[in-house]
Amino acid sequence: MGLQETTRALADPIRRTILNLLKNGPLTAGDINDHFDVTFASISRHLSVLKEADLIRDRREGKFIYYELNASILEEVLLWIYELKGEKNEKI
Amino acid sequence: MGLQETTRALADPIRRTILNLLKNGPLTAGDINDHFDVTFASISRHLSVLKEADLIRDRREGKFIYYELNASILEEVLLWIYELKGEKNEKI
DNA sequence: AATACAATTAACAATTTGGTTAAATGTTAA
DNA sequence: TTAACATTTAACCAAATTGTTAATTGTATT
Repeated sequence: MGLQETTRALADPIRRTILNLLKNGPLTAGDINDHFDVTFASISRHLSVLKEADLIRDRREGKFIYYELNASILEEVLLWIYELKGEKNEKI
Repeated sequence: MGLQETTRALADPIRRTILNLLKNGPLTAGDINDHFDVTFASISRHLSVLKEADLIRDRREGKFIYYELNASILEEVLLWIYELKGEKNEKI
């Protein structure tokens, strides 16, 4: 966890799309997979990169594992950008 | 130029540090290089990645090439994050 | 217990990235 | 025009990333 993990996680189009999908609520790995043209295994690894960055969290529910967005992690990126821009943190 | 180039450029600690250095005003490639423990060639390539993303701009002045921050490019990242967080763009 | 389903992990190939040294380019000054 | 300086580009290597298929784990159902 930290800026490095977060920025790395954001630097891939599939992972950014996954985050956008999760914006509307939790999805299973299978649901997420349906949106892409790569294998299930590949998506599973993207999910683990996002999980390492704590950008998503998972909980098992029976046979399914649900993933949900943890957007609060992005605050650190926002702060970094604000500082770079020399702005006060009007937004928390 | 675009979200992909920007996020990729931000996903490296040396490149993020370079941006922070440029926050205080333009610097030559040599000035920038002095802050790191890698070769000049390596820094030069980091600079070209940042330039591809249009996060920095360069202008030659005699023997020197000055680099300066173009933080406006980060607006796109901010918007993306705001949308992900489901917030209105209170900040432009 | 056996089967089926959801998802992850392992093992491997291909690509990308980040570093190095050496050669090349552009500019100034002798 | 030659030499010196600032920086980039080329060629190459090692490590990391991304994708694939095959094997494995965890859960539910029969």
